[in-house]
Amino acid sequence: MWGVMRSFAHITPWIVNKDMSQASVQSQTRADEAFDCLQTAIVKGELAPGERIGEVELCARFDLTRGPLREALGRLESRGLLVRRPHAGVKVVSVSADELVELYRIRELMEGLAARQAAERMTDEEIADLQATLDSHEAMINQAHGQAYYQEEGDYDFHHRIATGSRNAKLAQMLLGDLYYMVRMYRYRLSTSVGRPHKALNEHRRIVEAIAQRDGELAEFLMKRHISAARRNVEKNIADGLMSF
Amino acid sequence: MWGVMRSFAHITPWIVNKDMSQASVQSQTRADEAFDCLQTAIVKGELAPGERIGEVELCARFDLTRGPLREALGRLESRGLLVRRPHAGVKVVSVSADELVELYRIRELMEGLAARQAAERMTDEEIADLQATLDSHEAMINQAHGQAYYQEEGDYDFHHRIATGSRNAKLAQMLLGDLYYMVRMYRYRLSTSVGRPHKALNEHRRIVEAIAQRDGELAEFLMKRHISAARRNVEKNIADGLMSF
DNA sequence: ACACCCCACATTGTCAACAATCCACGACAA
DNA sequence: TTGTCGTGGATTGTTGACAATGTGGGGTGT
Repeated sequence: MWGVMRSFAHITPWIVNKDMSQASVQSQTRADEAFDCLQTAIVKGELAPGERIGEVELCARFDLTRGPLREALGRLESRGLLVRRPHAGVKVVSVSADELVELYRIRELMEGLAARQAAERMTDEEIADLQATLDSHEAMINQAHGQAYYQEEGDYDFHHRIATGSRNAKLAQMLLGDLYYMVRMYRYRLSTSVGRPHKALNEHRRIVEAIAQRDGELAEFLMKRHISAARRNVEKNIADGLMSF
Repeated sequence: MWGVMRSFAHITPWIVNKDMSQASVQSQTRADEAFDCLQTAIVKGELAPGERIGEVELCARFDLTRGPLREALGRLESRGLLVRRPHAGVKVVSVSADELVELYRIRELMEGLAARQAAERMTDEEIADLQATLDSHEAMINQAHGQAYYQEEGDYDFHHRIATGSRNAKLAQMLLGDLYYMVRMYRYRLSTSVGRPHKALNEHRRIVEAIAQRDGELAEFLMKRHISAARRNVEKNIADGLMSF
């Protein structure tokens, strides 16, 4: 009892569970539901960054009352996805290009640590699962249709497993609860142009190899280089004006 | 307008402002007030970790109603200081010894990055301020009375300035909003025994020297070593059974 | 004596009305 | 025309009552 599983229940909506046929897993409380709805709406860009939104409008949109909604707004503000000013409303946070790059710098360090600890602590079964997952990712990429979307999903699935595999609760919480949503929010904008799927998959494979060999240092190095490459890719996209800020 | 200052207003209660004569700065809203009260209560150990506490009890204690209180609880849960289970109540998070050490591992990386970026981005004025602050810290330490308490305050002041000086919003948010409160919560238990004040002050001085010389790499290295030493100190205290878990 | 089940109670989640605050619009003066 | 001030309206913050759910204690059967 009193486990921390619930803390992670609402930060893993992108994992393909056995039964996701229902419109999202029935959150145990309405505030959780509101939290999930708002978070996904923000991440998917349905709520544009910088846009001011009223509480009643959100209530009508997601069919809830203001009580649970306010609780969800509080959580999202605390998590940095919203900016709130007393008596003035709430607006979606708008991250500048520089701040987005800084996000990748933080990820570089934290995911490097996660990879190192995952190499030391993941079970053999988890590693086998991870390798199998990469196989299915490859199959998805090789299918032409929906390539970009599934590549994204696979990418997040991979990083998610590494984070949880680190057995470092706070690290996983920060990565899965804060950073990934931020990054994801801005990746949705260039989902088609981002693609370097095969290259990324290769890097994933080499990281998993290092983990399978329990070589923490190598896993950390490869992961840091992987994120670093992603960061440079983003910087290039910004320089080319592919992203609007 | 719409700045992020409010986001940081409630995570800097330990900074000695000009006018703190009033019982804490009048938060703009009751939910913020509840958030501050609960956070400081948790950090100071007035609410014991693992203890289950009822909402009504908290309402009576801090003289609020359940609405704002629930919003504050939501924020604290999202920040990892509370564990909440639907219809079952809320209890203060209890961090194991291992998790506390992991916290220091994360700090090591993030504060290292903060120090490097601070060396690149702090203004000359901020650096001069920081040096002056260290002088006053030294004066405090040399006074026998209240040594441990003021050393703690000075330590947090130092790290706070480095974090904000990095000009990395997310990094500062994570350090000031998440990690420091966790660490602080567990340091309150061994406030008298932790002391390695002069050694720590020396390390602070050398870090600031590196920052003043705009040597980011050196600042990062020294900061990582500083946190690493603190971590080893904590590990020793845990091994000696000075901390109760 | 021990384990299991059921129910009343206490506690939490939710709702709708009330009060406090900000902001945009318009009037007025320079 | 432009800048400032004041007010109406809309929006947010807060409150107390109502509904839903988990928990602990008493009872019963083995």
